[in-house]
Amino acid sequence: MTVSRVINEHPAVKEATRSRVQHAISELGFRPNRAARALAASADPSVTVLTSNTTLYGRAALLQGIEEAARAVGMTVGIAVIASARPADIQAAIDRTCAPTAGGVIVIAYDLAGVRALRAVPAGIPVAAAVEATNTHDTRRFPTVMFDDRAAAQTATAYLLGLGHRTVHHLAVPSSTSIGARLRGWRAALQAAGAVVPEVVEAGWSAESGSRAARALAEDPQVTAVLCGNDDLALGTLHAMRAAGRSVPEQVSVIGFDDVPQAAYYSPALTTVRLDFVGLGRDCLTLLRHTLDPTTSVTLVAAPPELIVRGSTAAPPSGTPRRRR
Amino acid sequence: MTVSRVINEHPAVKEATRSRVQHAISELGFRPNRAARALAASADPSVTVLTSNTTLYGRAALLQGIEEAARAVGMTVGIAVIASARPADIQAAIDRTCAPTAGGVIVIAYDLAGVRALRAVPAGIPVAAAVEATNTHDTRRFPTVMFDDRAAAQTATAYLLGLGHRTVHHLAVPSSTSIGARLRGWRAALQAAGAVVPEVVEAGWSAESGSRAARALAEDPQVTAVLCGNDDLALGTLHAMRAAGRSVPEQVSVIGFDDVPQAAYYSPALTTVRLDFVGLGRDCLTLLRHTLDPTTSVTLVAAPPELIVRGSTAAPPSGTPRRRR
DNA sequence: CTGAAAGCGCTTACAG
DNA sequence: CTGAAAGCGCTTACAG
Repeated sequence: MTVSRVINEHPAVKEATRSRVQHAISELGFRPNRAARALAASADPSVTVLTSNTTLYGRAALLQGIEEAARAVGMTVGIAVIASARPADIQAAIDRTCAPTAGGVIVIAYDLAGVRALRAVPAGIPVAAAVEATNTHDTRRFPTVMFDDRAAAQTATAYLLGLGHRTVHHLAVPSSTSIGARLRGWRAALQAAGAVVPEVVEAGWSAESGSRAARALAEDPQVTAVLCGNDDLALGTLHAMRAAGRSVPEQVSVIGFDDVPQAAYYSPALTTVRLDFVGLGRDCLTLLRHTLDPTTSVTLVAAPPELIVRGSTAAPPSGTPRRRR
Repeated sequence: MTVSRVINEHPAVKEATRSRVQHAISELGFRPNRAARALAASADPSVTVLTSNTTLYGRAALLQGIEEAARAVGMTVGIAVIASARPADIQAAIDRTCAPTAGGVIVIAYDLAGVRALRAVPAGIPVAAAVEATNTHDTRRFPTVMFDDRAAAQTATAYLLGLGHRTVHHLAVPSSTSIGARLRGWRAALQAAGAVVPEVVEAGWSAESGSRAARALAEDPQVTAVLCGNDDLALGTLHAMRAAGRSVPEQVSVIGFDDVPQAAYYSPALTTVRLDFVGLGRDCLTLLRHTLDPTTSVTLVAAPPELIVRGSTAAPPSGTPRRRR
């Protein structure tokens, strides 16, 4: 029908007929059937995002950015959570989302489950991913977006060193690669300053996990500065320090990653590295669209990581402040 | 074909042929085309959730519950955010999600945009919603899930009164109805105790907004207890009290709503009303499935609101502790 | 228990 | 610029 043409805004339609059709459409309350359209065109203007979690700040903000960008170009967004990193769950997630007519897929590959899912996406399915910068393997094979976490961690660590701390301890979130980007930047800054590189403390993603893992650090009088893998770990660290009677920032400095909306209201207000997840999500959709249709232009918008200095950092108790390098 | 039967687990298939077909399927890497299936069956096993926000704790947890429950029964989940409460944005959201073949719709109607979207869902589309308990209008017309916020607020307020506070102030999140359920419970508890009912302080949803709105309360020596509409407002209140030099809980008690995962790590640890949003999300999907197919049973799982007493509440400075009623 | 036929509501070339 | 025809890959009765 001609109806199809006016709905799809085909140019070759006389203005008279177009408005006549538009009229009839609204008169009858006509709504096109998406399934039929997808079948006939053998493509659906949709993205589905595969992730192992939807509530952690980074993932949720990424999803927000993806949805905004998708909505702006008329794409529909689906979401499928990967139950675990076990092969059966990976396969189940793939089966649910990678049907032939399905549009594109975006996978949030910040953990093992995500990385495995990314690698299990069948050939022929358009895909883009948000990955850790250290995941060079997948970066070469798929369109990916990532932050320069290495540089960000290096900057944050150097900032602490510049304040006079002899060294900086690191409370790490789990990494999807053998060595996380943040960990790498932290280590590089320490080595560049000739500081000792303490053993990394491995933690999970939550404040609870951060508090538990930071207990040992709190009891060690040697630690005067802690770089945390995210703001939740930093909140947990603040809690552990308080419980151990060590004041922040007077005795111990703490830095987080993310800059969640609550960070400025913690006690003390958290110094942290701001990560523009919403922008990164938009970028990821842009990349996917470019894969779907190479004629679309790709201009990336995510802001680079930025250290936001607030109240949880200061010179060490008795340290001689060194000049910042 | 018989293939269709084995995929859909039709009982009337001989075991021999079934396994032969299964074999061929995995051999060829066959994946059914969802669009074709939806077209032919004129129904898609999917839900799309309509919400004005995906990152606020309550919404995100609700989404998590919906996704879990949907995944368990093989339904796909889509998400569409409503840009604003303006008619054009409401309509756009509806148009994107309520296509004829579309499965069900779940709308998170905790704010004006959500309520309007709910009411704009075309007849014939199966729908369920998460609403405020005070929204009796929509509760009568659609299958809905809600918390007993009124009772929860009443309990929390009575707890504070029982600690000896002469009255309790209320910092409210925006309500989708003329008078929010939490506000109503708070007022009832005050009246039941013969306490004066202070003017409500209206705030938004964020810690920032809570901090700003709580500034006036912090400067008023009369206020010794504040019931906040959510944990972010409570965090902001903690911040404002600290800035004004009023210690919590010694001089002022603070209670939140939600029990976000971070609440126990705030300083002081936050006393709050735990709301089982994940369970509520599961329940909402259950209701939707029942609408889609009345033969499915509906057993609700969400836990009732529960007051979690931590460190942000205590007796007022010089008040005479009264017995808890 | 298993196959042949029609049709779901669109889009895509192809004629006029 | 606008129709008529075929077909996308399934499911749903209907026969065998």
